[in-house]
Amino acid sequence: MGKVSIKDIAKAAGVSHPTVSRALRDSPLVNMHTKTRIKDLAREMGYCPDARARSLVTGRSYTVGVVVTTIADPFVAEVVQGIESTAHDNGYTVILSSSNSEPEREIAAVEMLRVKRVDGVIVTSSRIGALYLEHLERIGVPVVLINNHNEQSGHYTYTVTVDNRHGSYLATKYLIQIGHCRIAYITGPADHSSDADRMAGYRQALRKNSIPYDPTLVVPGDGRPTGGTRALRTLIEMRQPPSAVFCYNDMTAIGVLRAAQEANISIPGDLAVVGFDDIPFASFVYPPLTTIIQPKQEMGRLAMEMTLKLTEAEDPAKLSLTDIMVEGELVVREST
Amino acid sequence: MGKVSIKDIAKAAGVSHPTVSRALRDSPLVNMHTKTRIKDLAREMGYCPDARARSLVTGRSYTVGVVVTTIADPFVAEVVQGIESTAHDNGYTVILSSSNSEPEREIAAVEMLRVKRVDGVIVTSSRIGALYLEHLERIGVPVVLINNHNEQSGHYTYTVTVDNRHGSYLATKYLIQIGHCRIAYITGPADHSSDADRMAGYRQALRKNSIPYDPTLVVPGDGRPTGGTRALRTLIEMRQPPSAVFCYNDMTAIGVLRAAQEANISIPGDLAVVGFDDIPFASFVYPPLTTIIQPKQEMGRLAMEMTLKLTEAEDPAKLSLTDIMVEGELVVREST
DNA sequence: TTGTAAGCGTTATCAC
DNA sequence: GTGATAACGCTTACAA
Repeated sequence: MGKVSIKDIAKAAGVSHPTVSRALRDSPLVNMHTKTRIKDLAREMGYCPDARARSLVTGRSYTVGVVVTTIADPFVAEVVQGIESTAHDNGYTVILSSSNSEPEREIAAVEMLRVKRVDGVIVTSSRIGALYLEHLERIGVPVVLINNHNEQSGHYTYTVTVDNRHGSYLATKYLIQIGHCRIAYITGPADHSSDADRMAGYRQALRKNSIPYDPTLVVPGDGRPTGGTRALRTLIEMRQPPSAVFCYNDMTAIGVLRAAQEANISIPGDLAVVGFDDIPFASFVYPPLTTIIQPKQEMGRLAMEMTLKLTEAEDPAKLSLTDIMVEGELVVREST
Repeated sequence: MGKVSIKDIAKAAGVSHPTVSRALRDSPLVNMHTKTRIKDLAREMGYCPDARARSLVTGRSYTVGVVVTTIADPFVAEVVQGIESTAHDNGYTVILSSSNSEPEREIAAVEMLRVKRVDGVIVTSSRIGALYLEHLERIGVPVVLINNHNEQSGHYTYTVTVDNRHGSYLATKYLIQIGHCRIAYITGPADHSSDADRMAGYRQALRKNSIPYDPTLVVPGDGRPTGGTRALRTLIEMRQPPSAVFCYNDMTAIGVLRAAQEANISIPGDLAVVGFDDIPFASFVYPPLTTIIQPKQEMGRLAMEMTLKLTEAEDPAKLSLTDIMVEGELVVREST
């Protein structure tokens, strides 16, 4: 078992345990010959260093905490993959913690990460606002938020977000370019600032192309297929239905696709549909969905790199980091 | 910051630090009055226990390692959610580690978990066989494998798997019951034992219903949509095409759906389609897919509970645990 | 009920 | 180059 410590090796090698410690970590201050002897011995004896003990004295755990709403959300999963892979490449380890969007659970998660002495925390897609941010600051290590608008980024907390406004600007502009002028927008959950931003991009594209904004073309969704289905039913009953619809996200668009199929509306013939996010299944639905790609893995990577810089810097203030905003990208498939 | 230790509290309270330790952990051996005083003090001073130090002396880290191929696989993500949530409920923490199906990376992951002194390891959907199992045993803590056939479960390693044979038996039997007798099977990756098992269940259902097994109705897929698409193209060119197709998994079935749409084959009118897994999107494709539900979260839960039992038992051998096999469940949607 | 001393497995700081 | 010794923050005997 992993019950052999540097002291055991020291005894076996006839040296002191600090020498073993040095040898194992390739310190130049140790005789080449004894160094290899110690290393061989360590291997033979099945030595495995104890990160807890090391961390206790060095003060660094090489561990970051990742707080998610639920890892079962494919969007979150991809972000986490980007985080984990970057962490791994840099010798860090990831502690995963889900909040299920419950405030108490999120607070408990952060508290637990504090207890485990993580070197940094990354929070994705949380909606738990002020009360929570306060708790976050208390943790005393860098915090990076992904797709989470925190108004005032503090000393230590930074954000990585997708440019929602620009993304939906691209989407809407594209619809206009291919000839649409009655373009609907199906909203997301009302309390998400991302919805406001996506709406803003939509309106901006209309404005720039001199298409008057028609509020009746904006109908509420909920970010899920059911919301999209309901919304499309509303839209097709209008006296003058839209020829295209831009959806808050892909899940909404999937609901639209389904409602269209039921109503015998041909896509993209009768109606063009654009989503947002590029979830993994966007290309597998029928017809494959035109959408705005959020660079999910890259966002994870950027957040992790930022965390690394913050934890490894002597003085994080000197780093003069700024929040990161990444651009989405339009991918045209067959729904338009 | 988290720089206050029990010694600091001890000083402030005028007691010794073991007393603080006892008080904070609700030991009955400490005066009620001083206990509350100490607790208040701890809160005021912003005390946060250090799990590393605690773990070092108790020998338990209350941490489990979870090794996955990639968390971006929705199947894996759901399993991990089951694991994480059960871990959380029992005061455990999850370290996530991806292997990308690369053996060296998987071995490195396990080594890292050893260094971090996890109390147990759960591995999902790995295919990395013998070489790897050997490494796993070396870790010296319980290992539970999910959907991973290890032939000889060792002292410490157990498995949680879905009953592949029975699941596809259910699927095929159902197709027979609704009147099909020419039923194709599109296989998964050839080297997966799950494919052999699913194939076996398919053949068993045919046999029990006196339908002769026709090898020409078994066509190779690859577990992904492209494989399903290719396979269906082969099937429809047969002089006597099948009226139903059972697919190795949902991803394959999605490919079939797409090929059918292209070929103007109506589903389920001309062709009934059944998948396996019940990935989140199975209900969002068109038509919503009839499939076999793998209880993914439950499998994660069971694996975690098993890990807990194993780590917390005095003598794991006395537990007389056995590998767990869970039953899948048929869910009939609109593709049949 | 509380304090003293020891120890968990490391690394860091000194001497030698 | 190497070895004592202390320290990290905690728990657990054992004493008082």
